[in-house]
Amino acid sequence: METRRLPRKFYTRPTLTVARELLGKYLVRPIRPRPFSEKGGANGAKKIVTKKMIGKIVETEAYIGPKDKASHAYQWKITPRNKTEYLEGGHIYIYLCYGMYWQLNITTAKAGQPECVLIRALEPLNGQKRIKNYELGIKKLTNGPGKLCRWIKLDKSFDGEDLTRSKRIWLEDRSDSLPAQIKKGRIVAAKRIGIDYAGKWAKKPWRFYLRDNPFVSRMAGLVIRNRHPQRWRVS
DNA sequence: GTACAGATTGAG
DNA sequence: TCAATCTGTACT
Repeated sequence: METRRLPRKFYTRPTLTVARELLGKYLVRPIRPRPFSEKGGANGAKKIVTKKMIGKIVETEAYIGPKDKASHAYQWKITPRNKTEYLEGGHIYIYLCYGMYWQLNITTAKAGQPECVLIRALEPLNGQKRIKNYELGIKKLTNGPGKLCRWIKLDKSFDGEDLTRSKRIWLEDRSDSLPAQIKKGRIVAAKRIGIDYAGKWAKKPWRFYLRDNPFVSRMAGLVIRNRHPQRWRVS
């Protein structure tokens, strides 16, 4: 199977395009569980086991500052918290919400343009064969923006991380597993979640998810058919 | 220093 | 539907 890390040019396009095309891409996160000890042999040497967490992105939301009132960068607002949102496309902007949940965002467009895509849900691949009640058990760990960050162990230390170069997190295409939903050219566009304070911007259909995917956080929206499915192919 | 909102979640 | 939870942010 071939894999390809998404290049810079994938991210530096219009945010709505990136938000739609991120559906079906794979988020890869090698994790080294805290110095994990295993009996390594007669001398008792310790062995470090690296685990690779992988999830297919199935739900996203676009935030297009500075015009978007729901964006942290509305009207060019810039603070210590959201400054990484201004980085060139392909970087991570991560922040803490409600005092306890990290929110993973991927910057888009060119440097200085505060636009990003919130990753809201993943279809986890790791552990697929080991967990019997796979869908019900794993679904609950990644079907929300706060939960998926907990699952792949992200925190403030990832703020500003470059997805095109990082060794601890990146996005990739896979040649052997094109998402059927995308091949069929079907995604759903819906209102974004939790931003009712944003007036007319709250009504924009800037949330995207794979139709009928069981890992999506909340299903509701308008099904849109892609007239140019070839543009949304994963590889 | 103090007040307060919030791109959520999980229980009911 | 509703409230727990707590950091960052803005303001005094």
